[in-house]
Amino acid sequence: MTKPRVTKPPMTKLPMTKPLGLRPKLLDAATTLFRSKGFAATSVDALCAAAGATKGAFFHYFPSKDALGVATAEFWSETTGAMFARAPYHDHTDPLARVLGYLDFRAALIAGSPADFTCVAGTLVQEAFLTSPAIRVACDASISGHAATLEADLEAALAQHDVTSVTAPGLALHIQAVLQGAFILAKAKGDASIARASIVHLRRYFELLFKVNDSQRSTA
Amino acid sequence: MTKPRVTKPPMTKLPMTKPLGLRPKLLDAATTLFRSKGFAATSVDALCAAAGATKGAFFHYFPSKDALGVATAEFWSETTGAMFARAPYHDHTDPLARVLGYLDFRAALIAGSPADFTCVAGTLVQEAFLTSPAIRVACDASISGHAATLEADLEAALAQHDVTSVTAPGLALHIQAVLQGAFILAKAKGDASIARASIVHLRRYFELLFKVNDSQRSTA
DNA sequence: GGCTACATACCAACTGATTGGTATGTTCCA
DNA sequence: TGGAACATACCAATCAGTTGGTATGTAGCC
Repeated sequence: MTKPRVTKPPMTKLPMTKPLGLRPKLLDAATTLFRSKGFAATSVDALCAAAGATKGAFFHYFPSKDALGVATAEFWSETTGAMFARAPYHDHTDPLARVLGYLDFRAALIAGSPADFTCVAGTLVQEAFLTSPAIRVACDASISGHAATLEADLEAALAQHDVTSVTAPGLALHIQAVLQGAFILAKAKGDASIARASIVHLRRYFELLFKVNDSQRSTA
Repeated sequence: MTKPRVTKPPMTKLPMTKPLGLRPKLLDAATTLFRSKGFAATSVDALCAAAGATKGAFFHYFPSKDALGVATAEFWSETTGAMFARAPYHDHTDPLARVLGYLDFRAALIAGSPADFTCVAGTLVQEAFLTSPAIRVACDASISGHAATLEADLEAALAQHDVTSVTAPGLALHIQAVLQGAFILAKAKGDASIARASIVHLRRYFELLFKVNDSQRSTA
């Protein structure tokens, strides 16, 4: 209770070894279990079992289950943030091509079971938006933070194509809304293809909005 | 486990009185609590307290908590179904006007706290899509069933405007995806306006897709 | 180098409260 | 008088969280 978390894994001689300690394993397990069963239905016991840790280890790293929710949302932001930063859609020279490339990249990520491709932040916030303000804020930061990474490209594309009916931040958030909604439909139908279909609709919105000619139009 | 639900409230002489018995009160309470706290975080005890019933009453009407989840999704379909059937957007003579009227109606419904305007089926399926197949199917039926009520108008509008790039069922489901995603963003931000903003984007997609002239364009 | 002092990283066992569900009523109307 | 509609009391299991402990560091001093 005294200090929230200044803990860090023990130092080793070699600098680039895997992160020590059970904290990453607990966060990995939380990500998996929250995506498949949700926050409330995931017990600390089950989480520890999945992570190969004991309850003592859990409460050593997290003061409460709620704190794990916050940490998982932040962990999600970090891991997915690094992944999108490395993604190939940034390589396009045209800003609109980067935006459409992002949409295609998101569509390509949707495969397999909904538990494998859906968003932890979106799932978490559904359960905790009223009961845990801290989790709600962390999930908002994750979603809005990711949306913000698209704003520069959107801004450039809007300017280049003289589109004034929408704003870049608004469009960035709308993308996230469509993605989150696509995930819900995929969960309801137990089918990934319905989610990809919604992204196709979103891409068509962009093509119409930016008056894309046939050469840039989607081939899918 | 034997029979899912053949129970019905007791009959009265007068045909148009309010439905007797605690079942509707339990379903009302479930709707409210599931929307604010989620399925797993809502205990049967808390639900009974909110409905002014006892545990005996609960298990008299529902064989299990899972069965309540299914019944709540069905209850949601019935109540919202009746509400949308009465909605004024059906009065337009032009099919596209009915579709755009539906979108405006959905936007108008979004006000106050997310717990008041979000979809129970979408919330439920997030938690139960893997753990309870019965709930998942009931939620899918609710969402897909509502989407199906839009198909005729969409079909007519597509034909009238010679739009061949999309299908009516696909477009109907995409609308639901955007709505569900808008709800999640509203929960994350604790703000209804972000959800309405996404519906504005969806409406603009329709305007572009159907090449709406200025007289039909949104005034909001 | 070796000793003290303290921090980190866990673990096994436990606790009181809460969970979904049951068993056994009672009430009341047809 | 029988069954539907509840109520009361209870149960075993599970829940988040706590306790007291150990093992392994690492930092500072002399």
